Amino acid sequence: MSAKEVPGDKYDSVVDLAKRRGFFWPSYEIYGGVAGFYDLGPLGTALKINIVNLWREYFVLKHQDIVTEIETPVIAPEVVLRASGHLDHFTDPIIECLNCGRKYRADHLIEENTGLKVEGYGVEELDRIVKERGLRCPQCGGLLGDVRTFNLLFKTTIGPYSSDVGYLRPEAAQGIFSAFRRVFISMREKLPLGIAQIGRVARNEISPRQGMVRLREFTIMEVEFFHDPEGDDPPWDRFSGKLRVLPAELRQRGGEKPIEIDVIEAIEEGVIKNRWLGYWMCVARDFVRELGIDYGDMFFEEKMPYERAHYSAQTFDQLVRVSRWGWIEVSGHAYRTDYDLRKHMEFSGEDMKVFKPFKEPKVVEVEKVVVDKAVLGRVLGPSLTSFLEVLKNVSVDDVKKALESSGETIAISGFRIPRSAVRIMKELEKVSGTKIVPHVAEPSFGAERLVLVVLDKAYSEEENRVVLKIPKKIAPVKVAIFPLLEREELVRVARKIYADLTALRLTVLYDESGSIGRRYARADEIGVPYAVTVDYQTLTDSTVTIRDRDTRQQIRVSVRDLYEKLLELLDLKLRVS
RNA sequence: GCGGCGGUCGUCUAGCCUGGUCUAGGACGCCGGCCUUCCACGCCGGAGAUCCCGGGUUCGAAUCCCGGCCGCCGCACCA
Repeated sequence: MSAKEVPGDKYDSVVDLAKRRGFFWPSYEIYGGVAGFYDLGPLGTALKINIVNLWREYFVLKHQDIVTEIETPVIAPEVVLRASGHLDHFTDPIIECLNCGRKYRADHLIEENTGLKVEGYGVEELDRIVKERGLRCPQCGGLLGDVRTFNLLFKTTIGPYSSDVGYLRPEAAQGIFSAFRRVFISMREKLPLGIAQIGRVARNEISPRQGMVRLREFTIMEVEFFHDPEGDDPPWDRFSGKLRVLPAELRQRGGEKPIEIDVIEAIEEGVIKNRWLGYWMCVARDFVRELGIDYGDMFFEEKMPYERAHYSAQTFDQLVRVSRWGWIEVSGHAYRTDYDLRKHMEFSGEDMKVFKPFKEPKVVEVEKVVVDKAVLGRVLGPSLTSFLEVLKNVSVDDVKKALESSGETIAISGFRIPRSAVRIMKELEKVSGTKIVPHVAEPSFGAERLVLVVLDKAYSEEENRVVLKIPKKIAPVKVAIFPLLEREELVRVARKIYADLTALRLTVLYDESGSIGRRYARADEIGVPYAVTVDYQTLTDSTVTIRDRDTRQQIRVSVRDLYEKLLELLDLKLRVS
C-alpha cells in the first residue's frame, strides 16, 4: 500500500490536524494570539516528551560515562549575559531608512558621518544627534526614522528593585558555564565532560514566522561538551560513519549540494575543525533519523563566518526537509572553543581552568609575575587589593605585552602602575601537569521544531483517511483497545484489557463509540501504532487481534501474551546486543 | 518593520462585490440514542459561531470605511 504523496498544502493539513486533534495551536488564541508562541496540546505534549526522552537516550544515556545532565534557571542576572557577550551582541540601537527600508546601527552611522564618539549613548541621545545633524540614509539619501533598540533578550527585573536587571536566557549554555566548576568537581574532575541541559529559553524575535518553526519561547536541548582539544579520540565505535555536509567554502563558490564524507576523513581534511563537533554530528544524524527522517532529507550546512554567533569558531546547522518551507534548521553544532569559560573567568574572577597532568612530571623553567607591593601600595592605595585579585587572572604574556609599551607607567586590566613595580622572573619548577581552559563543542536542538518535523514527515493520506506514521517508539499513544461492537460482553473484556495495559504503563486509548472502522480511522489519525480488537472469538478462546497502523494487517494473539507481544512489536523490549 | 493577500461553529466553507430576506446556511468532526460480527455504514436527536478586535458611516453592518491584532507570501531581519 503506497502512501499518496500529499502535495504543497500538506503543511496546512498538518496544522489543521494539529489543532483538531490536540498537538499544537497558537497560544492565547482567545485574545487574538501572539506571534511566536504556541501551546502544545495533550498529544503534542506527549509526543514532545517522547522526543525529549529519545534525545536524552542518545545524548545522555548512551554517553553516561562522559555526559551528565543538570538544570539551571531560566532567568539570568545581567552580568552573566554581559560576560557571555549576549548583551553586546543582542542589543543594538537601530535606525531605519523611511525611504528604502535599509537598517543601520545608529551608533555606527553617527560615528561614520560625524566623527563623534557615541559609545554607550542612550537611544534618546542618539536620536537627538541624528535629528540635530539632519543625518540621511547613506545609501539613498532618504529620511531616517527614530532610533530604536533592537534587543533579542527578554528583559525583566529580579526582586523589587528595578536596578536588578535580569534576562530570560537565550540559550541554556550560560547556566552550564556558570556551574561548570561544581559539575566538574562532582564528576570527579575528569575530561572530557559533557553537561546536558533541557529547558526553556526565550528570544524576542523581531518577526517570528513559520508557525512552530520560529518561536519566541521554546525548549532547547543542548550539550556543552568540555574537552581538551589535544585529548583522547571520541568513541568512534559508538557513532561514526558518513555525514552529508555542505562546507562554507563550497557554499562560497555557489555550491548547493552537500557532499557525503566520512566523519574521520572530514576532521583530518579540516572540513570539521573539532573532533567532538564531528562526533556529536554523527549522534545527531542517528537521533534525527530515528525520528523518521531519511538521510537524504537531512544534511549539515556550515555557516559562513558572518552568519555565526559571536562565540563560535565553526558552526554547522543540521537541516531537515519539510513540506512547506523546504530546509529548516533542527539543530546547531557550534565549536565554541574556550571562549565562554574565558569570558566567565574574566568577569567572575573565578578560575575555571582544569588541571591536565603530564604523563611524567618534568622540571621546567617558568615565568612568574612579581610585583613590588610596597611601591604599588603607595600608588594605588586601597585599590591594591582589587588589583592583586585581578592580576591573578592576567597571563604572563599579557603582562609582558604591557611591559613592551613605552612610558613610565603601564596599564594592566585598567590599572595604571609604575613600570618599576612589575617584573617577570624565571625560576625552575617541577610540574606534574598544566592547567588548560577546556574547549567546548555544542550540539543544540529545538524540541518544538522536532515535534513539527515529526508530524510533517509522518503525515500521509490514504484513501481519504489520514494516517500519522509516527515512529512507534515516539508515538504519543501506543495502543488502542476496541470492542468490535458496543455489546456488554465484548465491552467488559476490552475494558479489562485496557485497565491491565494501563497498569503496565503503556499509553492506551479505549474507544467504543461509532463503528469499528471509524475507530481505526480515529486512531490512525493520531498515529497509534497498534489497535487491539476484542471480538466474539475472544469470548471462546481468549485471543484478540492486533492491527498494524501502517499495513492494516492483523495478527491474533492470546490475551495472556498480549503485553509481551506489544512490547516486542513496539520495539520497547529491552535487551543487550 | 515594509508591501500584497487573508481572518465566518472544533475543521473546511456559503454569504461580502450589489448593507435589510442572516434568529448566519451546509459539510465533516464531536456528544447521545438506535442499528451493525473488522476498516470513516445507515437512521434519529443534540451541543457548537464575540461573523478576529476596536472605532466610524448608516434607520440598519458578517457585508462599506479607518485603526489594531493574528496568519500566509515577498522584502528586510535572524546566535
